[in-house]
Amino acid sequence: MSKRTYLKIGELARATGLTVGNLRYYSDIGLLQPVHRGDNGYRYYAPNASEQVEFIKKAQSLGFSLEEIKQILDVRNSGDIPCDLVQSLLNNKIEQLAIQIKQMTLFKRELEEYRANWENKSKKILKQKEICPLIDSVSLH
Amino acid sequence: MSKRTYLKIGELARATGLTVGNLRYYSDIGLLQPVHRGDNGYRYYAPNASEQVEFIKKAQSLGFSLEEIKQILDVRNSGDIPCDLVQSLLNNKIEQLAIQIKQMTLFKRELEEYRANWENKSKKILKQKEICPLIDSVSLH
DNA sequence: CTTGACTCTCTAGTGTACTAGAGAGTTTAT
DNA sequence: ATAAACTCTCTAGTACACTAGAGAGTCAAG
Repeated sequence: MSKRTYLKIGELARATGLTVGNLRYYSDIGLLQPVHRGDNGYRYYAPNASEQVEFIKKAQSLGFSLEEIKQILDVRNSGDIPCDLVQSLLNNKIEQLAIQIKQMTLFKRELEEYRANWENKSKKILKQKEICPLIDSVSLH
Repeated sequence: MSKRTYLKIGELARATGLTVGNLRYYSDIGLLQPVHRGDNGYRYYAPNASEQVEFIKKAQSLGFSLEEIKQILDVRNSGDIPCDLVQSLLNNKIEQLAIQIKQMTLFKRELEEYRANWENKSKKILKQKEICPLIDSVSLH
């Protein structure tokens, strides 16, 4: 109704790069609810909905499931009423992240070792063999 | 045929904690092939197959898809014949990891800020409000 | 030589995160 | 007033990574 207060689903879609279908899906599962529904059934989103979408995207890219993100957002949206359950939930996420960061660092190091080994070997072998039998097995997208 | 040379699928399953079905799936998609098939059709795995499974598990836990892991393993199994394509594939993975590690670190920091904020607020508010409206919205598994 | 454990293939189902399309009502611009 | 653009719900389909079960053949021990 009021002009620049709420965003319609298509507007939010354009603002965030998500599809309308995707936003409806988030609405359905309760991940990102419109602040209100018109008499026509239209979804109207808060102006800061884009920020929530950004958060969702970020968390998702880091391996969090939509269900987990929903939990975090529920917490965040609840504003300033904290409780023990919520604290432990957040603590878990943070610890989880710490572990993953550590493992990723180790794994990266491992891959770097592979790379170093192959570089050494390639210098010795390159004279004998010219073709790369992997070219077919590797798919570029 | 020869006693301790090859592992049958069930033996590998027990050794790795994966299910037989899971291993068959990996075999089907070409992620982890048995070194040979008996006349009976049985899959026979190399003794070092367990190590490959460990690698797969690790890579998977770090967010690599089976398709990506397959590419890495194809590279590794090709032994010592390196080629440019393979190098760039590996370089991409390593760079990808570096970016993810960085983002995760930032995200962790962000969550830690939330936590700190709530801790401060909770001390001020706890006297007025006792109940936690989130208790229902949070699902423990 | 039979019984039980093991293996095979094949089809179908699960959960997650979507995408696509039908059919219908709503809004907006001209 | 009408057409284009937008919205709605609902059903179904996709990709990934599996899991479950049927029906059949194989192997190892007593």
